[in-house]
Amino acid sequence: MYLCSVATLAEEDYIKAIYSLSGIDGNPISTSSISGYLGVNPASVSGMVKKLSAKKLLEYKRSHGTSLTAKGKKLAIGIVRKHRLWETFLVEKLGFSWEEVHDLAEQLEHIRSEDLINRLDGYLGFPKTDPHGDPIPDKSGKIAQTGLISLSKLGSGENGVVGGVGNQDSKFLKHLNQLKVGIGSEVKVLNINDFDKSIEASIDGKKIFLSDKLASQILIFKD
Amino acid sequence: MYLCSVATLAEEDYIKAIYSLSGIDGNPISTSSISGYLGVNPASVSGMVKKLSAKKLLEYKRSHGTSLTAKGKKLAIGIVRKHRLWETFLVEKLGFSWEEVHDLAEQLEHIRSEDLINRLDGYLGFPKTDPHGDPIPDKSGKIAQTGLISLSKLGSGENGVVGGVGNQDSKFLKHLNQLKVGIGSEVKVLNINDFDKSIEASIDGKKIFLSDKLASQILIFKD
DNA sequence: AATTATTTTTAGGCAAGCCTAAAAATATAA
DNA sequence: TTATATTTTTAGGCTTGCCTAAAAATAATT
Repeated sequence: MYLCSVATLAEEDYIKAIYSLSGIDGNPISTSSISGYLGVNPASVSGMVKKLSAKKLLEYKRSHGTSLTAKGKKLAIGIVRKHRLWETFLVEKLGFSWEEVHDLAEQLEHIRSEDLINRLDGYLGFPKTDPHGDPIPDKSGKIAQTGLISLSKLGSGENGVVGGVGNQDSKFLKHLNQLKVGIGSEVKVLNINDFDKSIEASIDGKKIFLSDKLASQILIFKD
Repeated sequence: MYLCSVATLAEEDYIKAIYSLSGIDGNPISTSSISGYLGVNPASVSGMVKKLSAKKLLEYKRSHGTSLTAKGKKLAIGIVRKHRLWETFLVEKLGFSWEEVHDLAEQLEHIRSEDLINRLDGYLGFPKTDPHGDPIPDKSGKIAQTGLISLSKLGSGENGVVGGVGNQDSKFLKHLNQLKVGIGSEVKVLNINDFDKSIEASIDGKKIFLSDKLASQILIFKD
């Protein structure tokens, strides 16, 4: 209905899912993993992959998997850009907290207008990262490296500053809020438990315990 | 997928269309007029009306027409509120001009979140009207009267200030831009042509001619 | 009242996206 | 290699929302 419909809503969700699952290097993705990620039936994925393949947004080889074409990747990056800019808007301008914005941005990312998103980018001051520390692709699709590493990669005695999270789950983010861990928090690893890799750390001077699972999703700039 | 889906996108478009066509008093609307307004086949309207009627969003009596229930009207006003707040945002914050925003707002109005729209309202300073001079319903659904009347209702020698437009068509709005007619312009009717009701007027001191059709869509505060 | 015109509904189809169930292909294990 | 398990595809259905064509109802004319 609006402008040229490059891709339907459902198509965009598939493209984004494949992009997320592929990682930076663009590994081929299995039908079942897409199915699991999107919570749809594998049969539905088969059909959609065929359709998107015909549109040249991805390539599919049986028993090898699906990977995005340059065109598909460009579309995916555009969606990620929109998502992260909207998240930034919601937090910076409308005062939402970081655990509230993901689902809203999921809706807003489908708004079709290059012009709108570029203006929003400018309005926000061309931010480099979103509220979760994820990099925001620029207008041309370039993504700056953040230099973030997982807190669980730090050794005992090492320290850094929290710069992002590896997960958008609102339960996880609320938990971080409770622990008073946020972007900018100073972390020092005091001790690593050999048995379960759980970490004893000081966050902004306060001592806390973190499971390995939790620590792995906290991203930091190493000092 | 998100919150309870009170109405689908298509349903919302129907509700909004019926609301627009009904006017303030909520006149019953014929199937064919909805069909014409939305550019869909009358048969499609029949089906949708039946569906919305089952949802208690509207009432339908054959050969009498369709009118919104209180529930339907509330939904419609909510959509109008969202549309006008987004238009205001696009113009005030992102620097769009008034003829560019209608189609974008048509997309944004379907974003589902009460919280978001109330925060946006606050962020914009609880505006009373949108960039076209249309009143923005408040959180509770109340719509302030603007006191605007059509320029074509003015008599010769009378004057006022432009406060809005009765039409969102971008060709119409661009034409007004060319004539340097905008909200706040001071108008004085100099002469009304008896034959075709066209108007000779001065806008901010400059003399221009307006067809009746054009003048009828320019809304003013009468001095 | 009867004819004509208009409006509205019914009937039957189509495309998108999802589903389940069953078949086929591939991978793993014995 | 054969048997078992997993993954993937095909086949057939469902819902939403649109379409066209034809039938039916209502309104307007003569």
